[in-house]
Amino acid sequence: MSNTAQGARARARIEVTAAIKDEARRQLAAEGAAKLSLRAVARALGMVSSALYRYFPSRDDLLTALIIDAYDSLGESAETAHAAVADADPVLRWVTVCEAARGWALAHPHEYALIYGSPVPGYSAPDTTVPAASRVGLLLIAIVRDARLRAGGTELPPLPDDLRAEAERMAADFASDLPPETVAVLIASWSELFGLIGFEVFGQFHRLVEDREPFFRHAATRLAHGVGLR
Amino acid sequence: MSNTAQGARARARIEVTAAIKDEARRQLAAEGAAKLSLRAVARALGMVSSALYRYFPSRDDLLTALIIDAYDSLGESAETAHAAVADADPVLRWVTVCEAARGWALAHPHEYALIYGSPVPGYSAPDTTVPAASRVGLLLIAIVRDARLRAGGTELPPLPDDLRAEAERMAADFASDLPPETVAVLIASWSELFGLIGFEVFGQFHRLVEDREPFFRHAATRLAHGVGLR
DNA sequence: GTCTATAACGAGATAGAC
DNA sequence: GTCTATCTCGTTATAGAC
Repeated sequence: MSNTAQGARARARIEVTAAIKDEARRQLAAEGAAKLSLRAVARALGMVSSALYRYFPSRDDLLTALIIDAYDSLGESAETAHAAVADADPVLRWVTVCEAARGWALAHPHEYALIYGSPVPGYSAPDTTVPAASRVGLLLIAIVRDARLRAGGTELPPLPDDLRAEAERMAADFASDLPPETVAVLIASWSELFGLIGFEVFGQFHRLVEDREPFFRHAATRLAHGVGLR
Repeated sequence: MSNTAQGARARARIEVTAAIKDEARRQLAAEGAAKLSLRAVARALGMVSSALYRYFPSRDDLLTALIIDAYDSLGESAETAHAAVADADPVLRWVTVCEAARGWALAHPHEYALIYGSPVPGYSAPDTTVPAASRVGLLLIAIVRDARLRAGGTELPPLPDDLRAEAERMAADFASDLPPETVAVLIASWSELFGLIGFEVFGQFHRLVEDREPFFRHAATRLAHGVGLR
């Protein structure tokens, strides 16, 4: 086998894999993740369903690939936006990442629903999704760490007794150079950020919040202050 | 027709309606809202699908009934929990409502997914869901209003210019006796609360936060402080 | 080795005739 | 209201093309 022949095969495989995922994403938008069907994807591509198994060993593996792609797409949006303001003050960096996440979610509501919405019945995400899923969180951690190194930031109030041990464990696991007070608030703020985004994407702000961009920026800024950024 | 006969018929109708909703909730848990099917519900109840249309004119109407029930169940949990601490300090009242919402969501994850998770493809909730959906939010507003009347609480920092008009509109619409600064933060905190709850219910805290009750209480307390409660 | 197609399984949904 | 014929689905075994 020559290198070019192998290259052609590999390229074809990548193309077909991408076409399958594109069509699957189309169906995700139309019917939801629960109704994603290998057969329908194959039909739309003019393939036979059994041929898909060369690319994805099962329907769940296709779902997993879509989930990882979505997390990576979100993560890349956030990282790219952050890179453009990497030298700015930490509050701006934090808010920029939050706004990038919001912008991605509004632009890709169905993929957002796939990763942060209701679990798909009968599907359980494998551990291989963890690195992609962690990207936004790691970015937020890095911003807070940076701000502390540059001696900016404020000290957070002490933790309640019943949270201290757990917060120390979380700090040891994810950011051993940050105080447990900060890590506990960081994780809470991370989930609160996706509360704000989810409510907007899923329509809970309908007729409630109209001018959403300044509303979100204000909330994201408050989250930044909450983790000690100034 | 005698009154007793009419009463019996009305009672039977209520019973069958409840049985349909119970079975539909069972299917919600097993297959998700997207796959909820009137036929399957009818089959499980030993009825014929056409008979269901006497109780719910369409699948969407059954879904709407389940959504309103879920919001009401959550709202009642929160209101009951709050009533037990109605005379306590506002922070405890706020945290109690938050913990009641979390407890309800953990006890009814599929109904939680129905109201705060991914939208059901092809379904749009009618305005009749609004009163039930508002109950928790109205409770949180009432706690903040009460605290301000009793002269407790702190003043919030002024709003950014680009949010002032929208915040004044929101205040006029939902809580004209509260300052716009407070209303904007209240709505954000309400959505952040369901970010915390959703991440736990939907598994995003898996292997990340282990001892979740003190973690949640701490986060809810911080939200209370954020809206000015002390 | 790599891929696609045919055919089939068992399970479940569905539409229409009766 | 019931029954049946015909669809869907995920998945696998197998055979053959490149």
